[in-house]
Amino acid sequence: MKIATFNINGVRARIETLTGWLSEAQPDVVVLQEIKTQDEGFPADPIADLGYNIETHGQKGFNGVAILSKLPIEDVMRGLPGDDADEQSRYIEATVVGQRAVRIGGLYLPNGNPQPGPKFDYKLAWMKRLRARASHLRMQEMPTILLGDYNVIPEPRDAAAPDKWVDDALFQPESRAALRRILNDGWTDAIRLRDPDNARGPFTFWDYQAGAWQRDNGIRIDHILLSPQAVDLLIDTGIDRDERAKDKPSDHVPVWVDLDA
DNA sequence: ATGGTTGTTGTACAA
Repeated sequence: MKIATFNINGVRARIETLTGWLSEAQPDVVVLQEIKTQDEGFPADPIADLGYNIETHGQKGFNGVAILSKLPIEDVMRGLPGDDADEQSRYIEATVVGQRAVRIGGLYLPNGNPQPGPKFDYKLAWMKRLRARASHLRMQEMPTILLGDYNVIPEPRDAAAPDKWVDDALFQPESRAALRRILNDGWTDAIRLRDPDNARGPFTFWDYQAGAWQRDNGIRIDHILLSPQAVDLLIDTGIDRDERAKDKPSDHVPVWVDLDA
């Protein structure tokens, strides 16, 4: 079961970017972030034509997440538990049934800039809620993966120029510690597992500005966290870096795992 | 060097 995350940066503006990648990469399951549309505006037809079931959790103008799956989708949950007043569409969770059932949480973690300030406070509060949800899921002892745009640079080597990020919410000690707490609870960073000793990179995001892609001035903020039961099923991981060089790219590229499930 | 780009919405904002 090939499961991917892709921050598409506007699914209506980039529907051909998305369908082109889906046709080429043939993922079984995809979680999307920043669809930037309400559910009724989601361009479902060209995606359904490629064989995908679709569940969306949209929002007007900003944010918005979705799950696409060639396999049946069950028990969909929209929104991250823990704050009934939170109206931002940043989390969708569902079970996908292949040879075995896998629980999948797709997330778009708050950016948090500028920091300090209310947006950074919201980011840290959201990460506390995510940790609680992750612990609940882990205790179910089912193969589970939590993947998406985490908006956290875990370590200096996850940025081409870490000194440029020291004042940014993505690289604050509090943001990094909150992610590390979740990992220390028993989750595995699937991409880092592949090359644990890499001195620099790999990256998943390159800004549109200042020739960041051409200079390979990237960061790694799109992550795939595996529960212990999912780690046992891991076959392969990848970053579809070439997507960033194509026409009308997102500023993020797809990141994926292949599970024996 | 406080630059540079993109999508959505509305002529600003979030990223």
